[in-house]
Amino acid sequence: MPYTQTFIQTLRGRGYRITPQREMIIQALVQNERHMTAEEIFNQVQSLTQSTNIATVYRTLELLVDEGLACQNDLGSGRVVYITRRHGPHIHLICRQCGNVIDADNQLLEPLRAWLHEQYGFEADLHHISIRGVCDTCLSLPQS
Amino acid sequence: MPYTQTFIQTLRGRGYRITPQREMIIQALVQNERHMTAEEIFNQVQSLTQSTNIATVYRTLELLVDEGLACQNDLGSGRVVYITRRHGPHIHLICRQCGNVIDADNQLLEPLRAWLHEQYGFEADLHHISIRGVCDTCLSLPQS
DNA sequence: AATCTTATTGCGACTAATTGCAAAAGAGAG
DNA sequence: CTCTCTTTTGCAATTAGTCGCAATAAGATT
Repeated sequence: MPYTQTFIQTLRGRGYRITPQREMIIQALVQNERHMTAEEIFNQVQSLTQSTNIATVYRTLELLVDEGLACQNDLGSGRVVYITRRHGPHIHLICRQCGNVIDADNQLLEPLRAWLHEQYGFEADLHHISIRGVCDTCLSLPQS
Repeated sequence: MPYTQTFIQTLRGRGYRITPQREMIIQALVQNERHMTAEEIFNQVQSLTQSTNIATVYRTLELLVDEGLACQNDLGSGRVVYITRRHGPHIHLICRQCGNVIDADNQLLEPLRAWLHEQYGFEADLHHISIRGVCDTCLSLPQS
């Protein structure tokens, strides 16, 4: 698991302690190449050891997000999903009528990021941004 | 309250029933010129009548968002806030370190909206979009 | 290896938000 | 005005996520 080790070294270098729980949570997130909910990660870790707790999973995920190693995304399913930052950046277009999520290219986000940095000194995290709206299928429907 | 009536007529025209609860919730949202939490709206409505319920407030707000009359925003405070769509569009820049929210101009969002519509047929709701990142104050701090 | 400091965990309680379901009530038809 | 059909509401239970605090254990020092 070379990528897991990179995460762990980064955290250790920033003064965080590496616990078995954190290792297993990071590994679960890294080896699944997709968005995961906190509960999915918890279940996967629990299959390895009983010594785990959903609060710890949430706290570790929060740490990864705060340290810029993971992204957090509310795709409108009622559950927040997480993914590592190594996955290519893209936009999630979430339809507020049918709930479908379209993954869009994000080539237009670069000027936005540059502008936000220039105007406000804000380092925007546009890796996995979510934008709500109405998709073309729902727009072409006769009535809502 | 002319704006409240516009909302009500719009909903009625789309086949929704207008109840006293819905009227009061809409009025609370319209007459406050700011983001409100569901609980604030509930408290305001409850000061007028006992005949109300927090679940109804949430369901009405969800209806307004689905119908494109209101915007929903998670500003990172642990509570979701709502505002009507008549308020001018802008970007919320949310710092993931200090939690501060900066209101930014959104002149760069127009090309993004046009591009999403052209490429994906997606009608993006960019009225009150939230973007997470790190603000200049936190960036200039010696250590996180 | 033993000790120490303090970050981290687990637990249980708590909060914000959602849901299922029976009762209530809006709106159209007669 | 009354009846009927369907939407909406209120209630209670449930879910996702957070928090305070005492116990545990990383990692540094010796």
